[in-house]
Amino acid sequence: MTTQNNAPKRRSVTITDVARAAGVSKSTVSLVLQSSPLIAPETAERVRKSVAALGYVYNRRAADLRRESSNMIGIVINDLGNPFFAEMLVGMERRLADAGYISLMAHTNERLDVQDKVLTSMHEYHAAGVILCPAFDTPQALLERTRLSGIPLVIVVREPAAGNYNFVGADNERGTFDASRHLVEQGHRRIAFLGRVGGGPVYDFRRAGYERAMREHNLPVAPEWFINIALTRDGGRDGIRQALAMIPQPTAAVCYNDVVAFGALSELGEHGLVVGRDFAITGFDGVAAAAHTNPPLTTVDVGPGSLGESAAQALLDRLAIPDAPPTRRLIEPKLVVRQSSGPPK
Amino acid sequence: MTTQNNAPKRRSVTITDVARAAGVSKSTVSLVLQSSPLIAPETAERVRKSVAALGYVYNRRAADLRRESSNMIGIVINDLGNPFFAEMLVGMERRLADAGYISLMAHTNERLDVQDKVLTSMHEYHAAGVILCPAFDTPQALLERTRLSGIPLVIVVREPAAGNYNFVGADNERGTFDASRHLVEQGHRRIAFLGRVGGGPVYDFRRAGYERAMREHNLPVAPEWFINIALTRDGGRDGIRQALAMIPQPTAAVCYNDVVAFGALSELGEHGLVVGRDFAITGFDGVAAAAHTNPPLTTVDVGPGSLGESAAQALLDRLAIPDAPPTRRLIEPKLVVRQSSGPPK
DNA sequence: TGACCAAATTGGAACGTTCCAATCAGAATA
DNA sequence: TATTCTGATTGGAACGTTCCAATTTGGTCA
Repeated sequence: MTTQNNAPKRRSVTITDVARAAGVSKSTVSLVLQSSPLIAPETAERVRKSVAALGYVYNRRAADLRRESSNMIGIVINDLGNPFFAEMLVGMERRLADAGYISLMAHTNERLDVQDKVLTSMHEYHAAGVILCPAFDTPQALLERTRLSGIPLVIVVREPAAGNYNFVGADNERGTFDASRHLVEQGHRRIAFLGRVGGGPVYDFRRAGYERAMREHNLPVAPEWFINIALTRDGGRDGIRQALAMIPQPTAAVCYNDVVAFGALSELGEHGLVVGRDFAITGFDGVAAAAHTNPPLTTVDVGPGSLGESAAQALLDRLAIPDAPPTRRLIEPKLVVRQSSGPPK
Repeated sequence: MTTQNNAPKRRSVTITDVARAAGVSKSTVSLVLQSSPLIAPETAERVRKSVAALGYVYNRRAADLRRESSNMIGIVINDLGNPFFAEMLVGMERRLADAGYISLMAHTNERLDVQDKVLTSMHEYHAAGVILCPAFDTPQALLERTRLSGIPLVIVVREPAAGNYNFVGADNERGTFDASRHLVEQGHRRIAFLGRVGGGPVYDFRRAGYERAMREHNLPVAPEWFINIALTRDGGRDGIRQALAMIPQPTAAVCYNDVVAFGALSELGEHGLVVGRDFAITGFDGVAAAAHTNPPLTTVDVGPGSLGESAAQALLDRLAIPDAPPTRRLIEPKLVVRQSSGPPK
């Protein structure tokens, strides 16, 4: 009895309706929609008029089903709470959108079961390709499965242990090497390293860079300087508390990433220490916020946005030439020195 | 002559292949896949074995085409560079994923042409619903078009001028009122307001809250205290520079959002001022980073993540009951006092 | 034995496109 | 006039599902 359901069971307007309205066949309409040169201009014009008049909207699902294609790209991100990944995502999306693709985005929050589910889902939707930033401890088998499924896969940031995948990441060893050397050159001798021990290859590389810098300057490294923390702002605070409790105190810390460094800056401030004067800090990633902390953060800039764009580009290249050999691209990071890394007192 | 193309033109495994392998009809397989109770357990088991053996993957495109449905939700975000929106996105994605939906995400970067394109795209893909955070100056006509297209639409954060949409946002007036009153109660008398003049209804509400707080305490407001800036970290720096140049100087600033406040904190630090002692700052949004700045930021917390979840929930509700009347939900923000808002010297 | 029933299974039309092969109209050629 | 050609258009079979209606099977009951 209510008025709201009087609407005629609205089946959506199809290509056939347009065809009828324009007095042509559906094949013709299809060709017009693809702006085929085969169709006479006047006919095309007439069809376009009908399209507008009827409010026709293209049904990409049906089209994609028929031709074996799609223009959706799956993007799987492990930690969007970290601005590094958010900025990277923006870069990816931008590049893909420019190329006419649309992004199916999923966030795993480092959970393997979620990651599994979303990859399946993207597979079910026949995504044209997938960019995956693997969650911690992603089993090789999963990558293998995705790779073998025939859908082009680019892995970013965290390089899988073995196997030949398209990979885009940063030169982590080099990055922390530069940062650590910079601190040493500033005069620091006792430098802590704040990271998540056992955080996979990325951790290993970043730690190795730090170790190499110390070694090359003949500086001893105390085992306690490797402080094991969560890779969050709170982790950074925690790490600083541990560092300040040591005797003798380190005078500087290389942080695993910018987010950790942010926590460190904040904690140091609460201890009444002026960062850059009383204690030195370096970050890693080069997120936008690093330039605007108090004080601004010295960091290893890998260009999160352009790294995302590179990953997207790698996938696009792969789509263009499906059986090209897998590529591996390592971004050269560059150290951006700001005020957080002054010499020791 | 190369070896790589010897692979037999791999048509993907379909429900029919599974049916043949299991010795049943494709209808049966379809029913098994939907775990229909109609099928005898032994049969179902046999079918499932074949599914596994052949490595069949469900083709959701085909399924969605047949039944008039989909489980993709479009999410359109205007500014992912701002952690507020990133955190909100995470909340949305989480809620939607829990409900079995997958997110088609797009980033407009405040560009109307992009927004137009992505909405069309989502329409073409027959997204089950759309959550839209409109770019600045989004024309009413666009919203109307989307709404009339029959696909459920929830608008977040920026409330459209008129019309009845499902909307989820925050009580902006109340938020800045609380923040401003807090500063006044701390003893501040000259308080600047840093925002983007003409930034639409959100700006108007936040400014109004500030003005009401001042009025209720019988404090005069100098027109120059409304400082017009970009809504970025750099904008925040810029605003502080302008404030510090004024005579007499304001002793505090209410910032339009957290990102602006971050820039402000940084700039004040570079001027050698200790925030919370020499100058007071409040933010708006309650992003995670606000708790870890130096010093930690007093801010109006709207809970970006849970706001995203609310928006997703509103859409899910709408999907459940398509012709429910449009709802409007205003989150009550709460002021989180930290160290950035101490009394004047 | 025949009729009836419930449970399990199945054939085939539909969903809205694309694209191949076929047709058609009219001009140009023989 | 009959033939060929070219450019424009079209019919209809696919794509891989779902789901309705119909069929089969085997048991129960009168």
